Amino acid sequence: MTTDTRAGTERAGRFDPASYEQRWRDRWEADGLYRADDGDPRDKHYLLTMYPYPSGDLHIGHWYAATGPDIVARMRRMQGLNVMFPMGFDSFGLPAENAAIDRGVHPAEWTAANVERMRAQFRTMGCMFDWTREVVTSDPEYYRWTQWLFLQLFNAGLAYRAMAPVDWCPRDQVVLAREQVEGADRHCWRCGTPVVKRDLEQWFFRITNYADELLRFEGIDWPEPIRLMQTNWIGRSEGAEIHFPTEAEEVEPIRVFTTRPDTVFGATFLVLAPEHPAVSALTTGGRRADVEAYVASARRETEIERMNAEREKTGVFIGSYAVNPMSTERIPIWIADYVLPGYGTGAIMAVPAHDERDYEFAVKHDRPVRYVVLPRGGEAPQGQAFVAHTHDEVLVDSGEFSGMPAAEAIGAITQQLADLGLGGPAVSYKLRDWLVSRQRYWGAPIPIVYCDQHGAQPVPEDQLPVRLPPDVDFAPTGISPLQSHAAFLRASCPACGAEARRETDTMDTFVDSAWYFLRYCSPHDAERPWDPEAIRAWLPVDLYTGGAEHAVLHLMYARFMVKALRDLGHLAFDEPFLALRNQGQILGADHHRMSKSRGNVANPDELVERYGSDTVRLFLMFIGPWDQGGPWSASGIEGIHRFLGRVWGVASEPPGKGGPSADQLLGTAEELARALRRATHATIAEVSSDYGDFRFNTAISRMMELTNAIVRARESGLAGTEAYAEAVDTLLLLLAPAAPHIAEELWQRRGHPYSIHAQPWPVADPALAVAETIELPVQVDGKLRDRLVVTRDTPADEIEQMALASENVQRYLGGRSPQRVVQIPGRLVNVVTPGE
RNA sequence: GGGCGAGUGGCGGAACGGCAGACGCGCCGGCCUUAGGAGCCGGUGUCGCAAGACGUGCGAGUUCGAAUCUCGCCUCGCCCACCA
Repeated sequence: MTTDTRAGTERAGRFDPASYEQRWRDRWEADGLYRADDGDPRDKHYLLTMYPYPSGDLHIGHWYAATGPDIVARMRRMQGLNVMFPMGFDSFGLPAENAAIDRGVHPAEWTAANVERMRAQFRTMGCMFDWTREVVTSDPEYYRWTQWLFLQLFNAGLAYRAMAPVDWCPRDQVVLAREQVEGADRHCWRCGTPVVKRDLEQWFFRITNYADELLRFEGIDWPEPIRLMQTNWIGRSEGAEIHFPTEAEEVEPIRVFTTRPDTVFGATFLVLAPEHPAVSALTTGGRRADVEAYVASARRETEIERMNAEREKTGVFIGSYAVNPMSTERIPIWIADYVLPGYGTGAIMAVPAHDERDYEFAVKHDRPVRYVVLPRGGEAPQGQAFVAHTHDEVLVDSGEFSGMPAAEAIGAITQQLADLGLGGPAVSYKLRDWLVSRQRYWGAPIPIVYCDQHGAQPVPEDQLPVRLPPDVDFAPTGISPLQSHAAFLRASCPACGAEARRETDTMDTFVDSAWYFLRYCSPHDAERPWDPEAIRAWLPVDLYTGGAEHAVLHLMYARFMVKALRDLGHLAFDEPFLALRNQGQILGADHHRMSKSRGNVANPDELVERYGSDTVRLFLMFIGPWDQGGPWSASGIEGIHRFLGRVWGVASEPPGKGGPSADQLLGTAEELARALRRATHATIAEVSSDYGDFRFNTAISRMMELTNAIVRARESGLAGTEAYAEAVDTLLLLLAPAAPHIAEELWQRRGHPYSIHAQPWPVADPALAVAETIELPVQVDGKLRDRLVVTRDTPADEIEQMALASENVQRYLGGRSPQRVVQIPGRLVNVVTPGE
């Protein structure tokens, strides 16, 4: 049965989002509705979502990522918090420079145009971003402070310059941080080209100083997978350092790092990385030619070849011997490229019996395999290494330690080494210092000048920013375009005033993003990077959202930056982001990551034009769990549009008369009203907790159910009652964070004061939310056989009687009496039949 | 090779150890329409006329009761990967 809505529709106006969405956005903006004030007495809530790179157009993924936190921000605001929800642009970076090379547009121009376009597109989403706080990292007023930050780290010894073998992308002609090299084939994160090694003098940030603190996540609510990724990336290993004296007097003992000091009696040779500094001194005359050839070939190899574990293990004996400090055995020294120069001490003791790599090498090069740890009462395995996994191994052939459980021997041997002055406990990390130099133009210039007399000198703070000159040649040559800019290059030494040369590398854009959340607090402060008062008022960020792909990049760098700035006295907190939530990734329709080159980038503009932004927002939040993402498809968006149309109908049409309905035959108007109120208050509770938990899909389902209940109530003649008005108004309030425009429009049409977004969030009355009668499923042996409708307070024994009296239950019982009856109060009854 | 996560209708997905498939899409039928690619109403896991039986990747287990917990497989996704 449908009411005749035609007349009402004419009077109330058609559901036409285009007629009001832009109007409301303009008004919110003009009123500064979402501006976050520092002095607001309400509790602050800093909600942040990762700012985008201004690549050109906002795509569906940006909408997906931003809508979730916007919903939460809006709800928190209605719940009475002073919410700051800022947005900006991560606008330095390589694509701008490539555009300059490909199309002859200046990076600054290209970037500014993209920022402008994306800012406008962002506005059509109707998010509550406080645009008065916008930051653009390529703006000199921003990168001035990025440079200032570099100087603070430099002055504290946390930024240093070193010659190092670094990852080089031959296509982008730029070095990469270790975190920016991906995959088994060691390719560039940006363009996918396999990287090569180069020895370059580069700037690093000493993030390794913070390795241990970065492993601690106490007090922050972050997803387990992200914490795990960071933990694994930092890669802390506990073990021992062991010193192996050599026969060359002038050479220091070879230090090795091992996690298995209990196997030291099984060490039958040493292996040094080809780059190890002692190699040359330990190479004997007859071996020199072979050794030098091997070192040279290792140097030529790319990371890809070298890191390939499948490859046969190569290496050469260098002619010298060392002494195993525990067994006093004389063992040969080899070099092999499976030992990496950057990890541990760049040297290992090879224990073929207990390490698969050493085993493989020993077999190939005919070294002895000596088992020194075995399962209690077990035998040495044949033809393979024995890598202990249980806690039941004991040492054999290990001198005084023979017979000792391996777990115990680790400590005992380490202790004895320490007592002998030949080693001791040691910790090693996979984490390397953060390489921040980039041989590119479009980034913040590193504020350093080089003087022949005084070396690397920091640019005085009052001379910041070191500005990017606009007139440079962008051809990618592998050296910074700034190199060839004579005027930029020329500087005077801050120490002596002599002519000096300016650093021409720029900073990794991840430096920009490692502190942007601080700048939002006082984005226009021309005197300092931030106003300490504002920082005190807003930081740390209460809730941060973004993609999980930044787990070991941005998210780790930002933590490092905050900890470093804290230690320098600039900040008074330990962690930038108290809580973190990751959205899933929206893939292209072809199930691949969206990219311009694949041509699978979905653009929301057409959908917004056709359905309005509320529908697009809601649809994106409805397709599944927000943290899951998935391939893009617009099929189903009609359902959301119909839903909003129904909301429009129940909220704006005059009461329909309606005829008798099934509902009406079941109860009185009073009972129907009570049922509607119950639905209303249950929905408040569910939607509130769902929003808070980022479960937008189920929240929307609940609102659909409430809407359907309202539609039925109207057909039952309930329109015009208080319960009906409460249901509709509540629905609009719950919908306001997710679909801000239609909620505002209908709120006004119902005669309520502007703005719905300034209304208090509805609170569920638990007494109203519970049903007085419940339907209990009755099972026989766990299978559903009947249902009972009882009042909430029916005693258990009465329920049991009713269940046993059920015809169906009797049938399955077949005259026997039940073995037992399980009752879960308020949930179900299970009758267990006697077994045979 | 290591770590983490996920497998539920035709599809997206719901489901504190307790009625599997909420809510939507799609499809089928109907109403209203000059018309329907608009709107509304009803149906829709599979097999079966039905009563009913069977159903959450596969196989075991725990339990009165398992999509959910445990163990072993299979498949897919992500991260790391010669890290001593």
